[in-house]
Formats: sequence, structure tokens, C-alpha cells
Amino acid sequence: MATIFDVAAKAKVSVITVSRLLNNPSIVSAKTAEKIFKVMEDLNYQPSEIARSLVKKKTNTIGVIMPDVKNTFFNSWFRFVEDYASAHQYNLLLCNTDEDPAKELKYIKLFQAQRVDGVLIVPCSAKSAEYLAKSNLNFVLVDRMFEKIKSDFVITDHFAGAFEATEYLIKLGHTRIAVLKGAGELYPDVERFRGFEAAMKKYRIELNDSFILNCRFDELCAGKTVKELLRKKDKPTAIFSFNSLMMAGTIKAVEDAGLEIPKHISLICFDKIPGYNIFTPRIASIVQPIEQLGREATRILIERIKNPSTGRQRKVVLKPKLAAGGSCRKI
Amino acid sequence: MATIFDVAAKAKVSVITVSRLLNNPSIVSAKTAEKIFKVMEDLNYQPSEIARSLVKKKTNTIGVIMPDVKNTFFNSWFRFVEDYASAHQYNLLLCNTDEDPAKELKYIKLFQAQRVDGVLIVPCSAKSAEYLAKSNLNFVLVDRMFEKIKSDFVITDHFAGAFEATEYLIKLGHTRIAVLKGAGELYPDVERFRGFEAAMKKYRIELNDSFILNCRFDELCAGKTVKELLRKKDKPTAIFSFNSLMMAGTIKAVEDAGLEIPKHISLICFDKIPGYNIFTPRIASIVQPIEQLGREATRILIERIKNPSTGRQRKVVLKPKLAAGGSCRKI
DNA sequence: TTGTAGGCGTTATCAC
DNA sequence: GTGATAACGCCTACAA
Repeated sequence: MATIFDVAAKAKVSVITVSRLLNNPSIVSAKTAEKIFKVMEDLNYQPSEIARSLVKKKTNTIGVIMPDVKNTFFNSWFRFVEDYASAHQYNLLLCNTDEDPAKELKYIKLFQAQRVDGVLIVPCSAKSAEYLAKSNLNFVLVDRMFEKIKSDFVITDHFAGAFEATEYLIKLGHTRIAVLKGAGELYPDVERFRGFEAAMKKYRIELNDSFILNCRFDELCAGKTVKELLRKKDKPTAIFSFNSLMMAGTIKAVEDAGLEIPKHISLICFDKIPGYNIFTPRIASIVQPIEQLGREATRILIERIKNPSTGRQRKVVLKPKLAAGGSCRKI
Repeated sequence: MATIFDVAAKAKVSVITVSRLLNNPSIVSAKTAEKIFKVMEDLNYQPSEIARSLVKKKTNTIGVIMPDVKNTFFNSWFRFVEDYASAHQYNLLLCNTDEDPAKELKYIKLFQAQRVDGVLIVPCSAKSAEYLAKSNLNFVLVDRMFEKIKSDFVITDHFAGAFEATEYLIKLGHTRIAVLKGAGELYPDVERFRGFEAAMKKYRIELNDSFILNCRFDELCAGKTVKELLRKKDKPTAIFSFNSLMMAGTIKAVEDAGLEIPKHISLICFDKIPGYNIFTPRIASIVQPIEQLGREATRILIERIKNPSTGRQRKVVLKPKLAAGGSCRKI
């Protein structure tokens, strides 16, 4: 690959003139500029961002860490990030953690070594966030935050979303509501459960332990769990799933049990299920403001990159929206 | 961020000793090594991959260019790429083209400037591939190829897949088969149509022009197109969609028209539709070997990166598989 | 086993 | 308006 020296030599100017043409074209004479441009063309010269990064101490790269691009929620979020980043001349390095804290930490260190200008992360462990906070990296937590860690974050108001969904069911007459939640300490999950509890409390409905179901955030586990639930005598009239994949498993289990939606059971969940637009009835869901989650997070990160000294913590909490659907019925 | 000099100074050794510890630990004495490691820890030192790349002329980065990560097919492909790449110490830069040739070329040049070691691309234009072929970049075309361009590629046998799907319908007794294809010159689309034609010809079924429908590869267009199709007197008994998003649109149009699947109309398509596992009946589909498409492409690319001189063109053509489903009925 | 000098491709600094 | 030189952080010779 041609270097700036080759260009300079062939154009019979000094290296620095070529460099200036690239970075500050106005101070190079038109004649010289034209000559150099031609040589660049001939040599198909592309300035090395590597070398440039080395001296500028800036890579114009943002590292993105998320659980899994296969998840509709995350890949659609990623596109909004990309659009904003790309419009501001930033490239994206992408890594998936599969909710594995070890992978996560590994990737963070990798980004550090790559000297990315900033990190956008949907963290799966408080440890990573702590590491980031102690590091010199600019970063923004997305979708999940940790009380004890002071950092910028952009999240959805999971509490409000779950509260609204629960209230929606209650107002339709449901009291026997099962929730499908994760077993761990993930921020959204914990908040959502708090929202659920709060709504139940507000309407003085007692929680039924056998309706509070912990499982992995995937179809398989949800399918099994719901299948068991539906075998019991004591059935819920509605199921609220904290995750769309678990809802997919739920739907299958419900159909396998020969029950109809919403005739025998009402369903609602967080995020749209994959293929939500062809599935009938439309599953009611709490829709997160994905576009803002992507755009705002990236905007804030770039802001911080440009002005790292700012001590002020940027906290963005976005309201989700309830999208009603035929999957919930009045009883 | 601490540099190798800081580490060397604090550990009271020379820079090169630190460097060696990083690159060839065995030739550094255990005592010195320990001392240096401790300092690294203290300083939270991460060697700069930027500087390293500059001197090694190697970035350990692979650039990935694809139409859209939101598409299930591509994001699942990407994960296989990531797994393989990550296991071989390569990082991934990701860009989406939205099938826009201008964006595509822009991203290729960007990768060139970033000095990525190689490019994995699902190209949307022959021009990009030509540019790549003329450039000094290592690259592998994925899912799509161009006859006139000599390059490594890993693709699915689209012709065979479409042939099999069509034959499947024919053997079920269908002759009035509509195809939903793209309007452009995209390799998979062209090949699939050839496969469709070949199967029809084999069974001496005449093509009906009004059953050959061109549209964009999205739900909306497919929905509209199929809606119109179903309003006509002359209806097909089966629809074969070349893309899963178009199939989603088709399903909606079919349901809107009050038709039942597969009672009134049989459906089959390429790739799994989003939410395929909860939709009933299961839509029959031609399943591409995504894992191999990801793994093989990455493997070949890395092979070429390690041995760029090899002139031999690596061509991998993978067979897709027909996954039957309740969406097709015998007539 | 450890160290010195030079170079990777660019830009910043100071000169002309 | 243009140019020489040092610096960015690391590694590859070659020496000791």
C-alpha cells in the first residue's frame, strides 16, 4: 500500500504538504493540491488510520458490547447506534457477550488495547461496569445501570413499563397474573419485578408465589416452565413475560396445552416478539424507545469523547409505551 | 494511559524486555517477568494495538460488510463469524449497507484506511467486488458472487434450493405456482429464479407471467403485491417467496384475504421467517447452512490473510436443505 | 538474558 | 505556501 512518502515523492513535494492537503486543504495552493490529488488517485492512496491514530491519540472508533445481536431488540438498537455513529465519522467494533461476564471483561480490555475512543455497553455484570469506571475509557451504559456506579447511562424506565402492563391486566379484570422473570440480578429484570409488585400492591392483590416463575431468558426454559404451570389446577388468567423470547416459549406452551389466546389466557410481554407482525392475535407489549436508546446513548458518548473532563453524570431515563394487542381480554 | 516506557522505567528494565515479555515470554527470566507483570498490574497497562499494528502491519481486525444485521439470516450468520474470528484472535468491524452500493464502497475504502487484515462481504454491487479485486485487500464474498470476478467466495447453491422447493410443490400436485422474487440482478435472486424455471421446465409446466412477481425484499411490498394477486380470478395454489421478509408480507396478505394456509394456498420460502417457531402452520422453507456460511468464510479469509500469495481461488458452494412444514398441502 | 538503534506512517512544531 | 525534524508506542534487527 502506498504511503504518504510515495505520494510526496511522486508529486515532488514534501510529505508535510501532502499531510496538510488531507487535514487542512485550504492552506495548500490550488496548483499543488491538484497535482497531489492526481498522484493519490494514481497510487490509490489511502492514508493509514493506524498511523494517524497513533499520533492523534484518537481512533474514531466506538466499541459496542451487547449480549447478542441475534436478539431483535439489540440488533435494531445497534442499527440506530450505527446510523448516528456513522454520521459522525465513527466506526464500530462489535462484540457479543452472551451474558457471560468473563467474555465481557475480555472484550473491554480488548477495546482498551485497541484504544477505542469510547464504549457503548449493555453490561451483564456490575464488575465490568466497575472496571470501566476505574479505567480511562469513555463509556455509556445502555439499558442497564448500577446504582453504586457513577457513570453516564441511557435506560428505559423498566419499573414504569412493568407497572403499566400489570395495571393494564388488572383493569381488564385479571388478578391471577403469572410473571415470567429472570432468576438473576439484571437491572431491568429486578426493576420490572418491582413494577409488577407495585401495581399488584396498589390494587391490593396478593402475590401468589406459584405464579412467580424464574427462568432463563430463552424460549426453551420458558416453554418448560409454562407447560408445568398450565398443568396445575391453579391456573393464572394472564401471563406477563419480562422478555420476548420467553414469550415465544410461552405461546408454544399455551398452544400445546390446547388453550386459546386470549380466550383461555391473556398474554403480555416486554418488547416485540420476533415475527410479531404475522402472529395472530397481536401480542400486547411494552415497547421500549429503541431509537432513542441508540441515538441518545451514542450522542452522549460522542459528547463525552469530545469533552472527557466533564464530571457531570448524564442520566437518561426513557419512558416505554404500552402497545395493546388482541392477546389480552377483559374478564 | 501508561506506555511501555512507563512500565520499563518503573520496573527498572529496558523497554525491549517488557516487549519481549509480551511477545515471547519464555526468553525473559522468571524473576524479571514477575517484576514486570507486577508493574503492569499497578499501572493497568494495556499494550497499544495501534502502535503494534503500525509496526507489524497487521491489525488483527476483520471488516464485515452486510446488508442489514436486523435480518435474521445475517445476524445469525454474523454470530458464527464472530465465534470463529474471536477464537482466532480477530476483532470485527461491522457495517451495514442497506443494499446501497454507495455506502458499500464507502465502507470498503474505510476498511482500507483502517488497514483491516481482511474483509468479509455480502456484496450488493459488482462494482464493490471489482474494487476489492483490484485493491490489496484480502476478502471473501459471502452468499453472493460474480462470475466475472475472480475471488474467494462461500455461497449457497441457490439454484438447487429453488429447484428443490419448486419440485416439492409440483410433486404435491401444484402447477399454479406463483414466485415472489426481487426485481434486480442480485446473484441469489437470479439463481433462484433459474432454479424455479428449471424445475418447471423439467415437469413441463408452462410459466404464467402473471404469477411471476417482482418486488422489494420487504414485507410491505410483498404484502401489496400478493394482495393484488389474490384479488384476481386466476389464483395460484402455491406461493414461493425468495425471501423470508416477503413471506411475512405474504402471510399477512393471505390472512387478510380470508384464505387459510395451507387449505386454500400453500406457502414456501427461502430462509426461516422471524418467529417461525411460534407461527402455525410451520412455513416450509429452504434452509441455508448458515453456520458453515459463517465458519467457512471466516476460515478461508484467515487462511488467505496468513498466506496472501496463494493464487488459487477458493470456491465453496454449500447445499441448502428443504425443511418441510404444514404450510404446503397435497392437491 | 538483556540492551541499543532504527523504523512503521502519520502529524505537530518550528523554521524558512 | 512549503519544508525538515521530532514525536506517537511499539517491535525487529543486531549487539553485548
